[in-house]
Amino acid sequence: MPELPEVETIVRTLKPQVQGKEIKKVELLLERTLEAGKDYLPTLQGAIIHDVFRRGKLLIMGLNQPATESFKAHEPWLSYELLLIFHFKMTGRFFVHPPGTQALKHTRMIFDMDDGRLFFDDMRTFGYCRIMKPAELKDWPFWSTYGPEPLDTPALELAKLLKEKRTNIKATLLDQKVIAGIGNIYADEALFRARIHPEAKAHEVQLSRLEKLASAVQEVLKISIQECGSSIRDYRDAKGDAGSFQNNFLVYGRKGEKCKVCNESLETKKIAGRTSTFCPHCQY
DNA sequence: TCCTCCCTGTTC
DNA sequence: GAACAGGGAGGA
Repeated sequence: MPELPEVETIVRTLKPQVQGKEIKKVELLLERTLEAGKDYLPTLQGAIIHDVFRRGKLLIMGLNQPATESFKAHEPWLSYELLLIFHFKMTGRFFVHPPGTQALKHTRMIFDMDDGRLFFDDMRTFGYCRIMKPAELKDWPFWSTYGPEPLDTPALELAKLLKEKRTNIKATLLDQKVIAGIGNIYADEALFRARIHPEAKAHEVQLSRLEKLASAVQEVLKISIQECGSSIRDYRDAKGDAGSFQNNFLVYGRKGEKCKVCNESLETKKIAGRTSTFCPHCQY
């Protein structure tokens, strides 16, 4: 569930709790949670968590002092000796517990620091951790094909990327290779705000309408970050707090309820393998 | 390019 | 006791 605004919120709430801390010990409670870099596991001991970043839906910890400052602005993670990369998928979360706290039912990894234990919990076990050197990132297909950051890219540029695809617009928004960080919630909310039907073919939609859609994407992401993300069921930040953007939903999870614009009933349909909620009257 | 599967807890 | 939630890999 954590999409871009939720991961951004996790980064912001986790960073003050781990920055500058030394990793004393790592416990891997579920083998498959560590998707890559098992050989590096022993080298984590004694490493310093220097900084925490986000790229798309990924959270990245930069370990040990930067070797050089030259990359800092654009891709700050490139300057660290080693990286801890996490994908939360649906139910991944972080929480720092007091020393001595026992693993919980869904705890998959524990990072012991001097004054606390960082738990990576994940009920549905789709989330993962990778330990990587920056030089290895280019060989990881998911990373090397990741689309641009929607909040760092002009709306017109995003619109042009959407315009290139022949699939329906919902699938295009969910495709991380086109734009990074958008999931089911923000795709539906942005499509409604731009009044575009989720099944419209991306390349058939006028560029001006796609630009409006890109602006709507940026707007919902920005506002959601301000609201600390959306909490539907499982999402919590690294302090255990829920977000509040769910109060701003115009369509997501509102099947059968009335459209706030035209008063017609909202409908759902499975599109691109996801439940899509939309207004059949306002969106075309 | 689209569909199925992975997984577990909650809701119908 | 089935349907549902859903990001992304992999197969049809």
